[in-house]
Amino acid sequence: MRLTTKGRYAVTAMLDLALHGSDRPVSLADISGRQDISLSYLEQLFAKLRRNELVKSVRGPGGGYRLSRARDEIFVAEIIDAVNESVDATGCGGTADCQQGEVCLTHHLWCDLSKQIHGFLSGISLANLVERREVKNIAARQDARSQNPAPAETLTLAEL
Amino acid sequence: MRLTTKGRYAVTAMLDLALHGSDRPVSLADISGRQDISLSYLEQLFAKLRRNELVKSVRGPGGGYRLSRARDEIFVAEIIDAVNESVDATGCGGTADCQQGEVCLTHHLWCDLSKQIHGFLSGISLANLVERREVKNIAARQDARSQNPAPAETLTLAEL
DNA sequence: GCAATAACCTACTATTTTAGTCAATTAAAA
DNA sequence: TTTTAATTGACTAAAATAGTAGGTTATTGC
Ligand code: FES
Ligand code: FES
Repeated sequence: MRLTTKGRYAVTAMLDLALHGSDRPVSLADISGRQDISLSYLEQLFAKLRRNELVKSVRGPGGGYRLSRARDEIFVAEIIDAVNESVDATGCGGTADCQQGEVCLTHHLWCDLSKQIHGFLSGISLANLVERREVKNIAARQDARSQNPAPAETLTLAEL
Repeated sequence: MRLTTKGRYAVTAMLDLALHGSDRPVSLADISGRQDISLSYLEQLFAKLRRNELVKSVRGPGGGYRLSRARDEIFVAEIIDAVNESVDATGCGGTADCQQGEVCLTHHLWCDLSKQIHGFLSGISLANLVERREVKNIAARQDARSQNPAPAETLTLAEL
């Protein structure tokens, strides 16, 4: 199991899409600006998200990405699965054979843990996140900043 | 958050210690043989486990390691913490400042996930694992094999 | 038709982590 | 005093992370 910035970036970007993509497609440049994620890196992540049919793309001017399903039908676990390998915590990937073809001493523990994590993350949809108060507040802060994109040297206290 | 073979090896080795270390210290060579973990790698892991006061060492012939506490007072979460950095899933480590000093969109989600994982793994002690039927069975298999250590070429079906 | 936009694709890279190996030293028991 | 086994430190190959760079293709508005 691994959860690094790759998975975190993917969920953050998808949440940004859920927040801003209700009417028009959202470009990666927009997401990059709001969430401080490298544009080229986002391209890599969205290639995987598209392959896993979590987003649809629209090319050309005014284009970008939109969610391929409703916000309440996309779950955090799917997003992490799409960019990472999986949220599986076992060493064997479920085949119960990591000790020379036989099940190891701690296999069942990692299975239980995997179920725990997967159960938790597949119970949270983008819609759930969008509804959260903290998420709304943070999104409002990000929107305010991006509408008035001043260089770092001239940032006022009010903008922070 | 990361859970790789490092953390899995550590838990497996500690469980081996809980299973075999009731009367005498257990040498790393024994654990290495039973669990198929490189001896030198175990040495590295046990250096960390000792620094975190999860095990005590006994040098010299007949020496080895023993648990520094009772089996029901050592929890899986502690073991993983000792060798890995932590089971924390956030990018900020709890300081809520991963986006240029401010909290990011998904901070609360990763906090919740961390609590979930930590709650699960800190509720499982070595004593809990030792009592499990599957663990007993697998340990019995491993013991039978190690008492009759034949080279791979001459292994009989009965030994497998 | 043309320029601008933005997805799409491929390849490359620096850094870090993993999963070890190797060699030498120290302490204790037999 | 020899053997056992922990202890320490340095080193390494391979993989993954977190990007960067440069180009190509499709679409839209002018
Ligand atoms: S983790 Fe599944 S057999 Fe070891
Ligand atoms: S993960 Fe805590 S602020 Fe981003």
